[in-house]
Amino acid sequence: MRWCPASTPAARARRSIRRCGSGRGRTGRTGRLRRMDAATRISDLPGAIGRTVTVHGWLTHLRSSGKIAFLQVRDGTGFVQAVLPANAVDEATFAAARAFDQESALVLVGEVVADARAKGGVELRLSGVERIAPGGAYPITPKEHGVEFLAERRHLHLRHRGPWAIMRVRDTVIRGVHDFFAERGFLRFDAPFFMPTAVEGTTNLFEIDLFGEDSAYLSQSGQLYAEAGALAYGAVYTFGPTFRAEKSKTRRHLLEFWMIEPEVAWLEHEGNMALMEELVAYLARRVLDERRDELAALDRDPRVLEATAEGGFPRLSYDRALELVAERGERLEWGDDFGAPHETILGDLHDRPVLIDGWPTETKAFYMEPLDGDPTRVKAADLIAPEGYGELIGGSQRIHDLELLERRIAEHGLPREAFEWYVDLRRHGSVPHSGFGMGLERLLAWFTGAKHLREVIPFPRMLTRLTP
RNA sequence: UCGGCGGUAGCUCAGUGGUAGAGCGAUCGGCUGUUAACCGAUUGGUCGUAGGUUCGAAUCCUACCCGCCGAGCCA
Repeated sequence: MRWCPASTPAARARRSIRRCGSGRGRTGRTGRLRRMDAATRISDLPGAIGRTVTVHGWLTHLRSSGKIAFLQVRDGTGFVQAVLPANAVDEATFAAARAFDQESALVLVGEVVADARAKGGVELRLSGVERIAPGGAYPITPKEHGVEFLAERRHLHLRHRGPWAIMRVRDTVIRGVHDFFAERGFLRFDAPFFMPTAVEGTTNLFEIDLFGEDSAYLSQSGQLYAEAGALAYGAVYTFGPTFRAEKSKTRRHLLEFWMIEPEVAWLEHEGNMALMEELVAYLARRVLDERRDELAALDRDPRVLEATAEGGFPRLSYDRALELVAERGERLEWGDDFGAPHETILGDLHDRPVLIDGWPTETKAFYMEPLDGDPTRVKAADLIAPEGYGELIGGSQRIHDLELLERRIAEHGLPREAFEWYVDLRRHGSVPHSGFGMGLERLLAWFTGAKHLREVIPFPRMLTRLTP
């Protein structure tokens, strides 16, 4: 059931461009629309060689001489070069085409031809071209631009090759996550975004005013709710936005990002680490299978992903990691957490992500299960990416013992009332369970080789940028 | 919050006390296979803001604003 705009002139114009509803007779009344219905996607052109097709797209670049013009065209599915010899159309059409500006919206008709001189090996020999809308002094020219300039025009920059490739990898990773968990019988389980308090007391939260009566906070994790879900449905995962009110200004941080949090009942630490590895390897494989061209467009060497897709992630104990960091001149005390430079050192030891476990209890969150016979350590594991992209995943087995959990909440000085329902889970059929949180943008930045997390989300939210 | 770097034409930058520059873009013209095409011409400025030093400031000084990178925190 789709909403159909009222019959205003603007609505009619919209309807002539976009199909609306299912009434073909109603919407198919203009010649233009019939042509649009028959459009071929640029991504399908290699299979259409020899045929005359219609392409709907936008002009990214134009080169012309007096007798021939080359139109670089994108349609969202790909890029293609359209060739317009002067003698293929009438004089007025050729003159008009030579004057098309960047981002002109075009309907192009031509024969699909294999030609080694064109990028991609296929080009469109035009027999007709019509401009639907002008590009209008488009600001992003095919030259260098600064970070700030492009950020202000993010709504336009998304059209360009780099963001195009990244967003397609992002789509594949998101679909891959859902497929991965669906294939394994996980239930997609949505956690709330408004929270009464912090999941972990440490990080800063965005406060929401509830009509002056009360405060809520934007979620920094769905984990506690996922635990309820795991004990209800066995295996669940959340996939939603996450908010961190941290004044971080680095390439590894956003105020708002997307997190995937699986949680599984009866799953213990070892199995949890295996699940992390399986997920990341699966996603790397999926991107290699579906987005080779996009990786190439990003100049991303696929070998990084190929190693990762094999699985077999190296494992390091916290103690061993401390030694390795010290060997490289970064001495830390036992009980210190690793900072960004240390994570970079550890991540670069191998050609694929590294798992670190055996963490000191005091470095980790209150809900983590202690190691058997060693209360100074917890059953937690972090997955660190190579190339300085930092922590991709943090996870642990959760405390299932009622008394221990109550004690930890008290030790951490947390408000007991807010956690009452969470504690209550331990009163009714409590079993060992584990889970982790994976940062979508961290993973994507690493997969695509992005310089900054802001490149891998459509509209990044940062300390210094809320628009567009 | 702290530390480093930066703000000059639409864009990317050069210019460190003496007439404000280049490349690209845009506009006009030329060119039948271009790949960020090429050739010629034209167009282009509150040098972040305010104050100060100086005969003279984009340049030196002070304050402020904005951004980038990093630290802490974390995904």
